Order: sequence, then C-alpha cells, then structure tokens
Amino acid sequence: MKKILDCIAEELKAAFAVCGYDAGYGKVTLSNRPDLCEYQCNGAMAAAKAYRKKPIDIAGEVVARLKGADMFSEVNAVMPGFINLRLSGEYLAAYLNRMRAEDKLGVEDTGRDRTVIVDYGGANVAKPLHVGHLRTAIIGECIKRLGRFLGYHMIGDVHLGDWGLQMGLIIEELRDRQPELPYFDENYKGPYPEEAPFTIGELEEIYPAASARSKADEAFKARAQEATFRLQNGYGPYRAIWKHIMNVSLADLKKNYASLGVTFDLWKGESDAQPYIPGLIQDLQERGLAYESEGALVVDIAQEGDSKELPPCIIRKSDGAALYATSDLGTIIEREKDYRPDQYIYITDKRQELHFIQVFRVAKKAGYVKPETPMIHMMCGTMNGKDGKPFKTREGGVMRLEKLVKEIDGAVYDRIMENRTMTPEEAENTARIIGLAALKYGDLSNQVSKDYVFDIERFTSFEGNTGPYILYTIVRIKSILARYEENGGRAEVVDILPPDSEEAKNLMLKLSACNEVLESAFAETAPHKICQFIYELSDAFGSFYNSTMILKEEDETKKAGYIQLITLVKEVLETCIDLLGFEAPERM
RNA sequence: GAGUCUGUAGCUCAGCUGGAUAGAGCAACGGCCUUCUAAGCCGUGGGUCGGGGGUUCGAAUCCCUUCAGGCUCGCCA
Repeated sequence: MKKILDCIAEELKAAFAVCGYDAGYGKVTLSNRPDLCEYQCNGAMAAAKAYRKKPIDIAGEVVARLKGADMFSEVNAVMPGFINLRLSGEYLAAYLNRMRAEDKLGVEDTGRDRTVIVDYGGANVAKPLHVGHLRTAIIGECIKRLGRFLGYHMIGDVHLGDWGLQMGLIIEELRDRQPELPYFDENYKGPYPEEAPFTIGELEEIYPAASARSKADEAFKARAQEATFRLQNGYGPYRAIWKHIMNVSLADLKKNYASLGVTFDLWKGESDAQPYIPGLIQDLQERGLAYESEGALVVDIAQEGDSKELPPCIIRKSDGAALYATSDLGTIIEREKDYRPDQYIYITDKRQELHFIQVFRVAKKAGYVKPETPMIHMMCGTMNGKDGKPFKTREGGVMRLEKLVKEIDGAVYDRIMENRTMTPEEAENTARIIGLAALKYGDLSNQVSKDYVFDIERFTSFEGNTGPYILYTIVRIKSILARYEENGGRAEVVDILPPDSEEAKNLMLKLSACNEVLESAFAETAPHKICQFIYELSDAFGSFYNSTMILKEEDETKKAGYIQLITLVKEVLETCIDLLGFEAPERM
C-alpha cells in the first residue's frame, strides 16, 4: 500500500504541475513544527529561483489548487513560502482502516523474493561468546527479520571463525598439556577417540592461554602457524582434533545464541570455504590479478578516486597458508554457487572496514560477484563501559554474554518483585522476556556505526526510551482489550473512526508512518529508526491513554472505534518488536 | 605521518539527501492515582550544535580549515 507521504506528495505534485511548475517540487515531509502543521512542502522556495518568482506567490497558487481537496483539513501558504498541511480526520481514518485490512500493515513487498545473505555471527569456535559478539548478533538478527518481512529471501549465516591460526594455537597448547594423546604420535595408525579430550569449559580456557602465550613466545607462535598450515592441508590427526573442537563448541554456541533469540539459517564457517581456495588462487594467478609481493600473493585493489593508496589484499601468506581474506573470498564463491545472492550484508566490528573493502573489491574485480550486486558492510561501533572505554568486567576481563544476560535478568527480577505481585516463577519468566528487550533495545536504539555506552543500570531502569517502556505500552493495551472482551465487547465490525481529540490524531498520524519507517529502516540498514518509531508511537499512545477513558466511554460505537485503534497500535508495536528480535509478556 | 569516523543540554542519545523557535530520555524541580497497570501522564528550568571561515534567501546538516578523541594502516581474525 502506498505510503502516506507519497499519497500527499501526489496531490502536491499535481497541484504544482497544474500551476505550471515542475511536479518535482511537490515533495512532502513530516512537519518539524507540529504546532503549525502535520506535513509540509518546501518546494515553493526551491522553485522560486528557477521561475524567478516570490516563493510565497508560488505557494499561494499551489495552495489555491489544493483548497478543495478532501484529503486535507487545512492547507496554508506561510512566509517565506512554506506550504503547511493538515490531514483530514476522515482521510486519516480511512488510511488506517485500509492498513488494517492489509496483510503486513500496509508494508509493500519490496523484496520480491530477492536473495540476501546476511553474515552476522562472527563467533569463534573455542571461545565463549562475549559482549563483543552481542552487537553483530542482535543487529544481524534484526536485519534478517526486517528483510524477511519486506519480502526478501534472507539467509543468515553465522560464519564461524573455525579455521584460522586459533586452531593451530589450540592444537599446540594441547600438545604441551597432553603430549600423550594419540594425535601427537606420528606412528599412531588406529582410529582416533570418539570422545573429545576436553570439555567446553577447558576449551574456553585453553584458547586464551595459548593466544596470550603466542604473543610472548615466538617459538610457540611459529609452531602454531605450522600446525595451522598442516591442518589446512588436511593432516589427519589435526583434522580429528579440529572435529572435536567443533563438536564441543558448536553445541555451546547454539545454546547461547538461542538464549538471545538469535538464529541462523546456515552454520557455515571459514572451513567450508577451504575447498574453493586452491581454485580461487589458481584463477586469480592465471588471470594475472594476483602476483607475488614480498613473498606473499596479493591482489591490487586500488581504484580511481581513492583518497589514499590502499594496501593490496593478501590472499596467501609467504609461508603458503591461507588467511582471513582468502576464506572470505572462498565463501563468496561458495555462496554464488549455492545461492546466487542479489545482495550481501556483512555485520562486523568497524575495525574490519579495510578487510571488507579489500574483499569486496577483489570479488568485484575478479567478477565473482556481479558489478550491480550490493555488498554492504555494516560496521558496528564498539560497546563501551561508563568510562567510555571498551566494556569490561569489574575485574577488567572480557564479560561473557551469559553473565551479562544473567545480570540484567536479575536486575529486572528485583524490579518486578518490588513493584508487582507475581509468583517467583512468573516473575522469573517475565524477567527473562523484559531483560532481553532491555538488552536488545538498548543496543538497537543506537546508530549501528557509532560507539555506544553500555550501562546496565540505565538499561534496566526502564524509564523513558527503553525496551521495557515499549513492552509496558503493549501490556497496557492487552489489559484493556482483555477487559473489553470480558465485558462482552465486540468491536470487529466497527472501523477506526476519525479522531475526536488531538491525542487521538497524533496517535493515528504516528501509526500511518509504519510502512514508511520499516522500508527506510531496511534500505538504510538502520534498526534504530524502528526503535525511534515505536518509542514515539508508545509515547503518543501514552498521551491518548491518559486523556481518553476508553472503557468508560458510553457511546458504544465510539468505544469500539477506540478499541480498533488501540488494537492496531498493539499490532504495529508487536510487529516491530518482533522485527527487533524480542517479544512482550502478558503482564508486567 | 596518512586515511577514516566521531564531537549536539550536567549524563545518554536523536535530528545530518539544507528550511520555520535544534528534539527526546535520564538527572533537577512542580503537579496528576476512589477511573482501563503511576515501569505512566502533564508542566518548568537547562544549548556559542567543538572553534573559525565559506556557499545559500536559509546551515547542526554542504565545502574548507583548525582543535580534541576513537579506529585502521600487507602476511591475526
């Protein structure tokens, strides 16, 4: 269904055209002066220069054309040349009633089943999920759901870090700790044990230890690189260890992502790209795109218009091993073969910007990806603590995601128990739902690319622009609807009626922007726009709720109209929070 | 050093494809519960939009410059 701004702009454009001006001047935006109007058109001022006329005269002519239109309740030309518009209540109500009748709240199928790969896991096998993984997971999940809602065929891939030097580090650390294992016996021929030689807990301790050691111990690092190289070349015993690492780690990762409401369609990893790498390298060499430089194999990526010469993309190290860029390129080849994506969206920390510029350019330069296929890198800002530095635990370590979630849920639980009467069981379940909303909304309401301050106290305080505030709004609506039904109310047949108060109209105007907001949130890959929208919608509902006693309304038709209106508010809010990746409880 | 991002109220953030008096929330202060959940609503105070130039009828928004901070800068991922 057509967006309301477009409906209005259509009228304006026609009026501009009839008056002899370019229709393009009829662009309409939401008013930035709600006291004066609801929508505004500034085209007369832009047209003034081209037509050598006073802006106010042009505005006046256009306004005269619009006077009779039943879409508007008010049309004014104001100095120096603004065209101020107010929508008629009847038109607005009719728009919302159409929206209600539509499948997806009037959102058009802009995706038309085009395939989009969303790469948003970034988790490393053998490492626990920590707060650093939170953003990409939350944002990626939202983008995936949003795209799907708009009709895209979204494929979410966790794209695990399961193949790099970390594997060599773990293998060598394991060798030093348990040299008696058969994997390290060159003469061992028999089958390797089914059982992994470590638990998830041990694994999570082994990797950081090995990583730290490699920074101080050159010899150890060299061994790890050697082990990585052998693993990548299919050395049996190391492949066996690798399988153990994968099995142990994957189960844990799935559990943790699930607790965040984050799911993936593909659990692929860097290792899956390996079969494509020899062919990739050969192809790049044969076509003269890759060449030797300082012992490594590189591809130039410089382009006209670069403000600085960018370093070439290294696809093979001087020791012969593949690396990050190589496996990302291999993954692209695999994805092109399997899914023929129409678009790629990668969601990672912003520090990987250069890496993705390199990978994207090589992919395009070599023709692995069509020139017109958008490849988007959503760069996430860092999650900082209250001190403005990267978020750490009180002890200075990296905080595990599980711990963070528990802390938030605990704070929510306390809050519920002090304000509400609930059984501990219900409070615990509710706390989990609200806690997730607080966490996700706290993240998604910020711009993706900016660093943001993660403040548990603020996120769980639940006042103002927070997830719980949105949930609270939904819960209050549910409560009214439940009472209405209990008392035998049946509003199905009644439409949303034209607004009878300023509060009702504000609420309705907000509702009408739903399709616009969702489409632009996806087009701009900006989830915070959804947050802003539902916050404003909740706020508008709050005012309406406060000024209008819905259930006390004596005129049954009017009351039914209110019920229809708040039902739509609930549908919009529930749809939006689902896209953000959380849900509302029944009570709170 | 080069590139890049950021700088908006005491704090946390919107607004940035140029429009009218720069918006929220928190914190502060003052009202509103015998009425649908007060995790709410209404109101007050609080700003050289980092500084300086420029383009424009009009700049937080575009351009230049400068200051401050973050990040990146070929064999980690």
